[in-house]
Amino acid sequence: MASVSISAERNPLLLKLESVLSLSEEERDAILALPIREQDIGPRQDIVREGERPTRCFAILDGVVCAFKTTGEAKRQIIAFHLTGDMPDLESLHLRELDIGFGTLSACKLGFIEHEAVRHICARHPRITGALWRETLVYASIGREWITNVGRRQALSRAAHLLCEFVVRLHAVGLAQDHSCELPLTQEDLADALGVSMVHANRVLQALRKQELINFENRSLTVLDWDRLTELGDFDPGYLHLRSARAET
Amino acid sequence: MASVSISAERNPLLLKLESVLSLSEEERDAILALPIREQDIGPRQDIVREGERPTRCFAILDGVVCAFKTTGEAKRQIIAFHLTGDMPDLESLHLRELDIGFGTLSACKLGFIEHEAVRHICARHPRITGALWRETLVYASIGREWITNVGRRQALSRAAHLLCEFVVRLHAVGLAQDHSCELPLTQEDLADALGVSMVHANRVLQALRKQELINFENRSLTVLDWDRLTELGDFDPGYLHLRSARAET
DNA sequence: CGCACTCTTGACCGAGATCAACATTCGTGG
DNA sequence: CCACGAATGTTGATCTCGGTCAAGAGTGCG
Repeated sequence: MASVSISAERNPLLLKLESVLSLSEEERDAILALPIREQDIGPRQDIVREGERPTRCFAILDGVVCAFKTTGEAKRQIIAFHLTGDMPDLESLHLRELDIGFGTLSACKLGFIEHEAVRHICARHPRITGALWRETLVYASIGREWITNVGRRQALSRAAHLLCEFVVRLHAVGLAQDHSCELPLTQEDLADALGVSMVHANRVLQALRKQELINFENRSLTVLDWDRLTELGDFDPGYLHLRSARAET
Repeated sequence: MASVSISAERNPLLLKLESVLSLSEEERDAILALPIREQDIGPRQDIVREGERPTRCFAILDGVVCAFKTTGEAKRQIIAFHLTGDMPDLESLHLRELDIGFGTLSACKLGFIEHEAVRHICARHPRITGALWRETLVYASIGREWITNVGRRQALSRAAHLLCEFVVRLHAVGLAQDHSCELPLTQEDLADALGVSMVHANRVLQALRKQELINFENRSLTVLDWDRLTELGDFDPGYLHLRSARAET
């Protein structure tokens, strides 16, 4: 629970911003001076709940987080996954009340930053404002693809699509090599993300394994045939808006 | 196709921004001075296509627009509806390539604004930047609810939810009275928004009519029993982030 | 060692897709 | 103003994807 500013080279915020624009000396310094309260949280814990009104937002310094909603019939829908370097609840900066909840999937290291501090830096550095805004727009874009995935593809294809997204995004932050990565998801998480039942998620995964497209055991995913998986999943990474034009892994 | 700045009282941009914050004299003037190219477009026309790289964005001065994606199997998924006063493709300000297409549903009056002009105003007026950013965040929030709707509710409830959203949003911009409004959607549009087949959309609508929850003929919707419709649709307007705390019409 | 979580399998059922007609409305030009 | 063709809306029959229920098998953790 240390409240220290973290070292420059490993600051995920800095890395994220610099992947979009090249920062001036001042801008870099301003970000490094941000008061970040680090906190380690175990797996499967709530971070903020739907309906709360946070006065700070958080960056994922390490780990995997999910955003979710719960319907009146107590069904959970996972809306988004967030990886190391993401700032998932930036929206709380402008919207009083959170419309989604956030929880950890793996054990995480989070960095909490007061809204006040973010507003302060935005007021002084319009390009940083732009980069953060952009960040929220990318999340929105991913959400739109998610709607399409859930609304218009059937379960097998849908699962393939989601796995492709994972690999590309993890690769982009250096957490996937050779089409394989750690994926701290249970099949129930996957089901809630895909909008299918747990039983069916299980069967779909088996089908993907049987077709020798993937390997997925004890939280470790390996894509065996990237081309066929992307085709099955109707996957085009454009919506991720990654600088690396075509993240072909 | 006049390129004039429109009158103050009826400027939808101004109305939209002032619904979120109170503008200073300067800010007002800056917005009124924005060079807007007005254009009338017929119903069911493309505005911008997925994959394009626009150098301007547009505001809806009048009419209804939808955002959509098309899957590899040529199925259309409608991602969002946008109403008078909205600026649907603000994202193009920060993301090179559009990940969605926009098309009109009704005949529309659009106002095109060069990115350059928006950037200029944002650089000078951080509060306007904030309001525009907020705007995009609200669209993202609506998108998240949409994921939940498509992923976790069954068709009847899903349709009820969508109709509730329409009424509340139209009411918020003064285009719905007494739970009734013009809705320039075909059943096919509805189906593509709900992620169901056209045939099923038709049946679901009939069910809603049979239960005397709504009336929906020749593009005109009347909600007959708001309470039961919201309950069936599991609808809570929080995600719309409207200033009017609980838009109970 | 035992309990809890996760994964797997089978049987059955139901929401919604698909296909194929047909009805209705609307817009357009003659 | 009418007539025609193209969108739209409606209906029924059939099929299938995915849900639900229920039981059991691993697996891991205290």
